[in-house]
Amino acid sequence: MKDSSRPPSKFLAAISQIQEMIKTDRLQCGDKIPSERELSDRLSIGRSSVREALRALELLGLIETRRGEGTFLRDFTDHQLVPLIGTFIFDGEQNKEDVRDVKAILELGCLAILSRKSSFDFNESGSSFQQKIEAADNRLLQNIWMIISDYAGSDPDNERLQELLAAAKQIQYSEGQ
Amino acid sequence: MKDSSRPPSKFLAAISQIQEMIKTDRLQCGDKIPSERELSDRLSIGRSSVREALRALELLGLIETRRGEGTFLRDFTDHQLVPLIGTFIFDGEQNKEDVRDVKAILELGCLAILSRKSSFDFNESGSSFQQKIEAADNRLLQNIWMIISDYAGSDPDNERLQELLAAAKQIQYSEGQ
DNA sequence: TGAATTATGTGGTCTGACCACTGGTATGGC
DNA sequence: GCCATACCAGTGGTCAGACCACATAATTCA
Repeated sequence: MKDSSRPPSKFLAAISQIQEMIKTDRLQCGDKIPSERELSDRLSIGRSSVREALRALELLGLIETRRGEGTFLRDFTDHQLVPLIGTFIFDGEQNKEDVRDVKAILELGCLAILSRKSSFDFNESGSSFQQKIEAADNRLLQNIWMIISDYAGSDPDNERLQELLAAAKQIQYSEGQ
Repeated sequence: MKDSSRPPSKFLAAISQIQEMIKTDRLQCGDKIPSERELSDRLSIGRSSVREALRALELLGLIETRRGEGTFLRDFTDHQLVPLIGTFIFDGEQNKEDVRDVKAILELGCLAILSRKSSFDFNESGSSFQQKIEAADNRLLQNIWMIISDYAGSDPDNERLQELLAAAKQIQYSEGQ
């Protein structure tokens, strides 16, 4: 008879409690979070487990640690996890193709959003997609696009985007079926 | 005079060395990686640091640990990091809007890809987007979409998608500028 | 006053010690 | 020979304590 409800690992518990604490205390980006030793006390969890949690969050780019100073909340914009996940996931075979497609998809979506926003003049807003993405004013989109871009390499003439745009215009789709 | 070339933290060193080891030994998904104590020995790094690295990788869903058995490489398909990043990033205010938009963007892109693939009949391939995404045959797209979907909630009539699709058809864009 | 020193707090790391769990091995009865 | 039991070694999970390296604030002293 195995007790299926084994308590979650302290490591995971620490993570969620830290999140909780951040919410409760309304901590903002740049704010300092309690020291490892204090967290260890307040959560009644060994410092090692607290550290495991913090290191994981750090790798995700959610926090930043500065020796001698403390641990701080961080803006997600600095996407830490990319090079890591990249080597594990993106690398290899024809995944590059997938990455390029997804990048084009995001860019197509970006254009669509801008087009929806009002009569947006594509030829005025600067040529770089970086600027277009920012103009779309969607942080999540921006983050994902930046991450993907790091791995997609360049697509000089936005060939793939043009291709997708053309394809999109052909779509006959109504959810009414 | 600060020594700018301070050695990277053992924690990060451990991660990259573990990655290295995985490549060198050509380990596949499901394979067992050396025990924490053995890693500690082979890398000449304390077990605590090794654990910090492993826990971080675990949180990313790259490895899986089973007490009493060992640590195993894992398929990325199980997207672990979602609930985590979610509460940190997605949550809150009007971000929900952003999430919904990105979801629609991915779906629009999915349709475009299917449309490009050949004359794809949208009304035949099953009604769920899950199936459409799979048909698009792009793992990365699939992963991101699943992640996003967890947070986007449902959009019964694909209202937003329709909206974006309409907007996309209005786009006048040529990279020639 | 102002520079040097000290004290304190923080993250970074290692070690050793347990515990809980798994899987194989040995033991012993049948 | 077979099977159930007990045992043991290996592994992850956790903790506590001890240092070190570093940054900052407080203190001291010229």
